[in-house]
Amino acid sequence: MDIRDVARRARVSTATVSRTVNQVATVDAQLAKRVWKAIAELGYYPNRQARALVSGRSRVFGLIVSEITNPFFPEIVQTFETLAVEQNYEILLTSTIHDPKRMELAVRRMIEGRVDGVAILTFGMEDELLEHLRFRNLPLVFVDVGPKAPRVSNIRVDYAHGIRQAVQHLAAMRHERIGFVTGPLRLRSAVARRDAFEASMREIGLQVRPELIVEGDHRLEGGKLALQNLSKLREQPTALMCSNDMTAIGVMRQAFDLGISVPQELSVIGFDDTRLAEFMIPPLTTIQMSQAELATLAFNALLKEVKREAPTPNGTEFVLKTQLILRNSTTFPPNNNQVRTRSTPKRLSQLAPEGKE
Amino acid sequence: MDIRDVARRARVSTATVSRTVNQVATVDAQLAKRVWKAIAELGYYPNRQARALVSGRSRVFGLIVSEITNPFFPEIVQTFETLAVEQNYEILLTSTIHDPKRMELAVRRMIEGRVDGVAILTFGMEDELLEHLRFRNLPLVFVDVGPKAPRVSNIRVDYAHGIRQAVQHLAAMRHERIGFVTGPLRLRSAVARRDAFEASMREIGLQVRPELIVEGDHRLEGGKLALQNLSKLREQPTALMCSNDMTAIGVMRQAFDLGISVPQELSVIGFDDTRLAEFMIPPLTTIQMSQAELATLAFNALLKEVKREAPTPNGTEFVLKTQLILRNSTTFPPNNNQVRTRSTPKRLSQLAPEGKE
DNA sequence: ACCGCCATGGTAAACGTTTACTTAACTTGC
DNA sequence: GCAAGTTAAGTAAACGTTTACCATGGCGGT
Repeated sequence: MDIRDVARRARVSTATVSRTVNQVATVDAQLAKRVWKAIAELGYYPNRQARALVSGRSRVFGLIVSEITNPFFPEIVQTFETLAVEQNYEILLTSTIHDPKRMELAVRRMIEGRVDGVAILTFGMEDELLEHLRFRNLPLVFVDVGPKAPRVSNIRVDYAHGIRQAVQHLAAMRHERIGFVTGPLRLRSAVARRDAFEASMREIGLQVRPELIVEGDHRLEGGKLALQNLSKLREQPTALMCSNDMTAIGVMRQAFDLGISVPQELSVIGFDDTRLAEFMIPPLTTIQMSQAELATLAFNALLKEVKREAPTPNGTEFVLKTQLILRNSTTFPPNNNQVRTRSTPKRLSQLAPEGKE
Repeated sequence: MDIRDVARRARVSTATVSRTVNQVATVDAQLAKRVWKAIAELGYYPNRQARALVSGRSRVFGLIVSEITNPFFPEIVQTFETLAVEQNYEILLTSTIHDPKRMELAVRRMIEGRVDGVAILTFGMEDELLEHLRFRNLPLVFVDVGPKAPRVSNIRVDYAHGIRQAVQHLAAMRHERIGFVTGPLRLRSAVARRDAFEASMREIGLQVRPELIVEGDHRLEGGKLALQNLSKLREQPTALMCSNDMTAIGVMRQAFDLGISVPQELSVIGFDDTRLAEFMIPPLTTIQMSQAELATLAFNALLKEVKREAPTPNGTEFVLKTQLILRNSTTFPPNNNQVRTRSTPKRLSQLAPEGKE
């Protein structure tokens, strides 16, 4: 059942059916009605592939994220999808899990799918592979690291602002031993966040202590491990900032295991303001980076670039602000700011009966 | 740059290029080499739409989930994607957010995209719309509620098992006032879980108290609200089972706000065994339903059905087991099992300096 | 030496649309 | 009343592949 069946039944040409469906040019109201009737009766749905083939636009945007499993991204996907559907676009989603192999595959998939543009939200894991995309002169959106080039937009995240707020917040409470759990440092965004942290510390006149800066992986495990290592230090931090919320959650969990109470003994600050942050115990103070806004920026940049025929020569820059959201995972440092040394781990409180049943 | 350019450059016909690329039939090693060389030199990537159009298979599977924002689903998407890519399939993902409008759109998108099959992981939100898909004789996978029909597979989840384990676990600790926060009751899976709970209670000889069964929404907010309402009761539950992990997290958060300590004053059990469960404070005891297994079951069912020409007459049934995972959010009821009445809310412990900076 | 078969590779039709071009029928201005 | 312009609808080519069918040549069996 294709457009010709519809044409036959409505006693018009396929061109007319096409024009009716696409609401392009004026087609006589009478005819249009006949066409729509035929469409309804036959249950006709246009074939996207055929459309794409002949029109040269697939109406698909690629969306490459680094890890769909990180709650930061589903939110983005959700709003990206909403926007896309409104404009009759589809999404070719790919989650690279920080794996170069998958990144390579992703690029290939995008090209074979002849997407009309791609948003690369991997926060700095891009590499030469992406030259394949550039080479195709596709509209592209990067975050943090895009080159100034025709048809590529770049969303610069203003990490400094939120991070400075956070450091000031901690400093105002007289924290001095402030640690930082970074993301994976091959990600440029992770480096950028750490650098912003160090800069803020110096700016305020606090000493940055290298031993209090440890690398995480933007996952729960990384946060857990980080505090595990940190807790072996003789002089422990009184506050810990994290490169994302997952890390912070991992940290809090490890604190729980070690019997370190948050925030009384250790203040924790996250990054992202994931939906979950508010629901942690205690509710997580974190630096907001709006997922909805990021997705909207990315989508609109793509859409705009697709529509214009003369490519913007030097690309476009957007900036996404960040902002501290105060909740309850921070407070004054313990013991009137005296150094806390390692405490003996508290045992887990629970002692349920053994066995599965 | 298309297949003809490659053919020209390799001095062969397009048919030969096609055959080389698809590794179908035997093509002379010499020629094949020339072809691959030409492909590499030109940077040729086959056009998926053209392929789909002529071959009649799009190599795309639809994946409809109810809410990508619920951590249960990203995990599924991830493994579904991995499997798909391995088989050179793409995914057409859609998150319906429990919205009939979006469901309708989703179905239309699937049809226009001429997907080769679709997995509907909305856990019982299906309605007549899906008849449009059935009508197209597509391979389909449902969970819980699929009809016995040609080309449709059905994944039946054995809720009873895990839920019975949980109830027994609670009963073994002498809990009696056990509550349940359901999912949205228009979802058949939510009803199924509640029913399984009630059945287990009776089976064990515990009284099911209607006032302790409240409807949630499978979201954080629902859990929070549920406990908020429950806490107004004169006689409160000593244990609360939840229809999914998000709900449980919401419950724990509200417990925190009310100064009810988990598990000492209230035992909580979740459902799904989301990655997050282990990282909650306290670590959440929950009923596992393997996301990876579910995704694998769904994908393979689709793939198998696509490959066979004679449709399985009555569809196929799979069953997915559930299982209690013990962690630390449950313990013995307080006060030696005496009824606890409403306690006065504890204040939040945190008192950070006001102001953003 | 000839026939038939197999292996290999080419030719061209087909997939379901969009759209440039053409045609037909009106309208308008003189 | 007619040329020119405008509008609506139809005709057919094109998009980039796959694949059914056909052609060619080499080889083995008799």
